Amino acid sequence: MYISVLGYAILSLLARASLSGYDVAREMKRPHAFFYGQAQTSQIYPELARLQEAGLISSTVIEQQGRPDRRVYALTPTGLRRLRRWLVEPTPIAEARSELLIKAHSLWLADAAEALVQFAEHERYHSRQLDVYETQMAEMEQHFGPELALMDSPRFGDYLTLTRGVGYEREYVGWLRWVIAILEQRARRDG
Amino acid sequence: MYISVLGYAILSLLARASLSGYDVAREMKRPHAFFYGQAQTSQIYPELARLQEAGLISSTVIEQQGRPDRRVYALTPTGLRRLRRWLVEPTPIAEARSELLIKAHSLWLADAAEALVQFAEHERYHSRQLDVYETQMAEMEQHFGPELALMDSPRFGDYLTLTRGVGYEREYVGWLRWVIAILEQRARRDG
DNA sequence: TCGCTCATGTAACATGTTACATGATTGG
DNA sequence: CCAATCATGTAACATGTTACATGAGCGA
Repeated sequence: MYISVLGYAILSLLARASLSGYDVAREMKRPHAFFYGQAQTSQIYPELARLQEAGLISSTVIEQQGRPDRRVYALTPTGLRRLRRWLVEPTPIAEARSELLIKAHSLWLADAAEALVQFAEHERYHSRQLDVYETQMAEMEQHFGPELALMDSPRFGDYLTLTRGVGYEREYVGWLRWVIAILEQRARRDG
Repeated sequence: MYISVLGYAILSLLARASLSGYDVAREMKRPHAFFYGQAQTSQIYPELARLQEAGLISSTVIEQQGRPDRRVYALTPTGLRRLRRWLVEPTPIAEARSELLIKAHSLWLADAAEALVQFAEHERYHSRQLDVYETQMAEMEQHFGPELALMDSPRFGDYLTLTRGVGYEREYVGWLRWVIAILEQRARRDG
């Protein structure tokens, strides 16, 4: 049985902790999980059903009072083996489409002052993301120190991806500010 | 009539030059157009038909000997207006899913030496991309110099996106090498 | 009272990928 | 001789998004 990337993403979360479908969706929305994309529950619930049918995860219903029952999923030994195999398989290289970059590429056609607005908006968003990542990074380094690179716990994964998050956002915010400065210069010129 | 991001991407290419469906696909595959994603002709041809039906582009058939005729599309005045409007509209912020980052997040479960291979592969690919971008950047700066930031030609768009390409790949390659060094260290330890 | 969180799902739609059909020319 | 390039498309499938259904509790 074929497993989609979303399927493996779910398995990788369940390797850290057992979760309900609702939890999986919430985990993927957390800022430090930026690389998961934000899958909707309408995609997650059917995917969980498929993974269970394939025997990679199991579920138990936990009854609750006042709120709906939770169906909590856990990774099976088969699921863990399957995940481990995927981890060392070659990963396809895919360059994603970026709507803002397509616009940047056409900025010679636009009014600088008007175009500037959305770049400023993205700058604000990514500055805040950078801030969040840097804070979490500092906390993690304080707790674990240079051991992080040698750990065999989920912290090691967090360390690798958070470092990427900080680097990515720092570089992106730098570029956004550079574009904004150029657009301001052009706006002044075009008056 | 609603236009998809792919539709606008096509319009933005046709604002620079008239192209056939085949040309559009080829343009989107060129390395300096990394942010367009790589749309397939099976998506491009129907999209071109829709854009023409909406009156945003027009087409003329050019007969050729020895090879199939070309249908060349050009942006109409309506299409240009529509594109210009889109350029200054707010752009949704979307964090894309990254398969390699999901794997990095789970690397505490994997054998370091085995996992290393694909990171090395990605490092090779992105090093080459960086090289291509830097070469093109150097050429562009030699031809146009600091005027680039003030130009009202497609060169301005190229300048903005190429700068992003260089920054992105430089930071990504740096991170990949850092991960590889850590995995090598762990591989030696685990022996 | 209004909207948010918790909780699980279905239906319809939009977008993107893979495979196929057709066929001449060109380069290794 | 084989594969790639040029050139336009269709069909089937996979993936992702938006909207809806249901309903209790909780805080402003």
